[in-house]
Amino acid sequence: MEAVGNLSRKEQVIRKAAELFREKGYAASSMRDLAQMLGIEAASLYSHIKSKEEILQSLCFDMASEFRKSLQEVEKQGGDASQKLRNGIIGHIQVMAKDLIASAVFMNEHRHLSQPYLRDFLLLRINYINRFKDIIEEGMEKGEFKKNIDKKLAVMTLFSSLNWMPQWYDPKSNIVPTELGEQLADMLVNGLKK
Amino acid sequence: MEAVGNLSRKEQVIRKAAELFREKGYAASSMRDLAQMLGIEAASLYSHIKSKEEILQSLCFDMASEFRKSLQEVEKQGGDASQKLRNGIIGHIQVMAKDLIASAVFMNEHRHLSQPYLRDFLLLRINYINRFKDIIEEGMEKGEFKKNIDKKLAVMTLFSSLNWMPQWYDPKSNIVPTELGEQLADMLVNGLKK
DNA sequence: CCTACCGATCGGTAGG
DNA sequence: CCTACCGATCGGTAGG
Repeated sequence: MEAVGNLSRKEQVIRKAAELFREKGYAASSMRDLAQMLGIEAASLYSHIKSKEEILQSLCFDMASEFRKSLQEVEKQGGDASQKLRNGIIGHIQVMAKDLIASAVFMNEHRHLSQPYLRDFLLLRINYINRFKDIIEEGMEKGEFKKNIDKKLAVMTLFSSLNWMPQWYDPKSNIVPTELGEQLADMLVNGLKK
Repeated sequence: MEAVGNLSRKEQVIRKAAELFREKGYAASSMRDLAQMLGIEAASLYSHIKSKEEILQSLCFDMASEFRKSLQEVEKQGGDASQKLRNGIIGHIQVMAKDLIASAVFMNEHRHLSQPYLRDFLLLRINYINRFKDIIEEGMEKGEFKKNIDKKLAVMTLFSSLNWMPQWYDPKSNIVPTELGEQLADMLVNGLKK
């Protein structure tokens, strides 16, 4: 239980697992693969974690918690709908940018959670999405946003764009996460057209 | 090799497999699961298909071919960049709407293709994406689109929005695929803002 | 399309 | 953290 320089052994295991899960997918990742990446035997993993799924649970729920905190901050700040939406987008992108690997796993592998974790996870997600939906609805009602766009389509388009980011964003590129969030917000709110 | 009323037995196997792969993911889907869905023994599957992966190959490359045909049509029709982008989006959505299940598998499971299929698949995809990128670049150069949005971000946002559609679109809803494509095009080109 | 079966690999445990 | 191992399940084949 000693905390080493940077990461506890358990955290190291989870981090390596995230890399593996992102690369091969959860189901296709074996504990023997993971052990090899860490230079130990597969059986030794179980002195740090209880099961393969426990790792996935950590990754998914830790990310969910970060997203929740970010949105709460945005709601507290207030502003009009465009402003809140923009802040929400930037916050979401910043949370992902802090851990692109875990974000990708969160996005693509959460369905391999077993019950009741899966249900809890989906409840957190629907709550998060609905709070963005509320912002969009507010904007439509107050005349900031168009009313002729289907709300579900608008919010799903938003989240597709956000959540796919970990798949293509290169942190070594010259576009920094905040700037990325701002451009994304600009594109979704104002569109490509001049 | 007899073609029955609607689908050959092989096509039935592939269709059921698509449902299974979408639900559980390719790696977590067993041939025994698939056999059970069809009411036969696992070993019997192999009189219709050569391997589990052959099914994935069919699904992925058949979809890729449909997307290619659609885009070719759009390029032939011409028009300015907004028009072409709009047509491309509507075409892409229509192709997906014709088979939402295969589209979801295409999107999420292609990474489980082995070489050289994976490489070929990725080449097709990058070609397709680049042709959309060309349209966006044309629009920027001719002053139709903003120049201050990163091109890669623009095209990736576009494809995220398009490709996530099979995950949330309900074909029984009162919004029809063409309308969906048009609204999506409107949102991405003109933005949410009034 | 079935029975019978194979070698490989899986997540995980016992006991140190 | 290791050795030794377990029962379950995997994709697939042989032979009919």
